[in-house]
Amino acid sequence: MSLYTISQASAEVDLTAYTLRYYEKEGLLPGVKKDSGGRRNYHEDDIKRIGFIKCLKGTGMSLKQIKEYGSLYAQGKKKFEKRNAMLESHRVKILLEIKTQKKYLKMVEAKIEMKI
Amino acid sequence: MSLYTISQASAEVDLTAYTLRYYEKEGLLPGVKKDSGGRRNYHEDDIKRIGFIKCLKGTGMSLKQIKEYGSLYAQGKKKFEKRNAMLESHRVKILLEIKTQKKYLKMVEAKIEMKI
DNA sequence: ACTTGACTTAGAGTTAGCTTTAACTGTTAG
DNA sequence: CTAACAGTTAAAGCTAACTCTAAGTCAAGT
Repeated sequence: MSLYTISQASAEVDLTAYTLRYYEKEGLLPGVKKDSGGRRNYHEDDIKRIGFIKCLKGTGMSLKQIKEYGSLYAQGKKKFEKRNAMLESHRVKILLEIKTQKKYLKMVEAKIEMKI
Repeated sequence: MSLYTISQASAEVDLTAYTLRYYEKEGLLPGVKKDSGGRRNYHEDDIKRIGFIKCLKGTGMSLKQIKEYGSLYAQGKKKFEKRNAMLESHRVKILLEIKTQKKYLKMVEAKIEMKI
């Protein structure tokens, strides 16, 4: 059934165990199951959720907004519109960011070419 | 001769006056001239330097590294190699970042397309 | 039985990068 | 002349996102 301890999950998603607990405490990752001893059991599904959290975070979404997105997600299709609008505007933000990065890349390359 | 007060410079480069003073205090922007009353006079050259600082910062270089780059720059051609090596490795970092952003963009687009 | 080591919690500490405050000075318009 | 305003400094405060500590629990190996 593919379960992960916190340290296995940590290795899998490349985040420290501290960070995984922190995300959970902050409400980004609700519903992580625990064993009889109170230890976290990450399911395949949780690993995927963390992967998407990393994607949103890596593109500059704040943890607060990621949490908001997650909560819309948890409310199912009745919040589909709102949730998708969020993703759509985030998509535009990423596109702009890529554009800016390309501009900056050119500036750095120009400076390298300047040779002085 | 085109001089800027701190508030004009602030408007020009889109950084607050607080931030401009902070950058100077941190050694990122040495040699800003002052008038008889001790007020900053930003020259065209300073504005350009700030533009490049924004480029480096916007591509994830830390203020500490930007300061280091600036100090190599100030030491002229004897530090040319080192300085250019820094830019070159930064260039690679930007390329990687753009690649990652594109990957994340696809993930977000896939989620949007999922329509659930 | 005992030690090791991974886990638990709440909460304190850290870092980067600003951002603001306090107290003050100098310039300008009426 | 004076009020308003834009600037000065040093230093404290803030926020996001971790990162670590302390004190304790629990399961597995020797």
